[in-house]
Amino acid sequence: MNRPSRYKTKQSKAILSYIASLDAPVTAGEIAAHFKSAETPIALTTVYRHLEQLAECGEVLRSILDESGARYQYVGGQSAKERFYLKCEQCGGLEHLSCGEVHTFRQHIIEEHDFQISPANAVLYGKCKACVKEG
Amino acid sequence: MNRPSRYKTKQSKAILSYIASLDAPVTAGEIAAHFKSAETPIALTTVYRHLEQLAECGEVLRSILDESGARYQYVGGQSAKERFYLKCEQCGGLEHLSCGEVHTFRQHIIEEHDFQISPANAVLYGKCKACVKEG
DNA sequence: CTAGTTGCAAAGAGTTTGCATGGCG
DNA sequence: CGCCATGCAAACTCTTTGCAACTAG
Repeated sequence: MNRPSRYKTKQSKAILSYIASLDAPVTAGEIAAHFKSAETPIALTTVYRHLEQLAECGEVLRSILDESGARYQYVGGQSAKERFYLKCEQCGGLEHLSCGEVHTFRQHIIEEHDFQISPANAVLYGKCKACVKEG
Repeated sequence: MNRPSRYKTKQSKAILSYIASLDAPVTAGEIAAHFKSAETPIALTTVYRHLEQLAECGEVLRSILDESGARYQYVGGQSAKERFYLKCEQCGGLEHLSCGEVHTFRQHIIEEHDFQISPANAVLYGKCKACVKEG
């Protein structure tokens, strides 16, 4: 395998801290683009290799939210819970749902459906408050 | 535009009735493969064009469930509600959730978060009952 | 005959892999 | 010096589009 090992290199750290600085999931391409004009440009291939590594060791979560491809977000070590999002199909906005009802619903699935939920994203699609108002 | 119109041709009907006969979402490639050795093979391009059409007029629902690409499922005209699934990452099984808690959760999102939910799939990933038992 | 559908081939986007270079210990 | 991360280019998959042939009304 030709995969970089964890945390060691400049690129690895740069990628991880960049993802950690954001609150929305990013694509590999966006990461590469971000470093394109930086002091240390990173090839797209390299970004993919580090993301694979970081996803494997639980630092980042990989998920497919739409057709733009895989997206990655920082979850640190504690990737214990799944994340619930509302994605607006009009403005593209992603709203993180973290109220009590999510917990209730989650418990129901675990207890009544005997389903062991993974740390992953669940997404509900629709139109957000702001876009509904606009018409 | 070079898109087929609704329902008219053999291919269109064949594709629609094939999707309707299944209870799990399929990819365009799987549809083309299914008709490959049939009396009327259908080119992949044509499958895509019909799916686009059928999705637009609400006969089928298009969704991205994983990295295998877009999947299509029959929803007839009444695509009023979103569909909630539990997807087992081990056996690949897709369980449809249709209990009261889904409704409660759905109402909560509509009323408390002012989010207008689209007819689309929402998926929770994890391990199903059977796979948990196996270990 | 005309309009619209089909299919091949080529173009794109996202992702992965082979291989040679180059940096760091 | 040796190992392994890096990056280029090529391969691959899924999807879309251009174009010419063909089908049905």
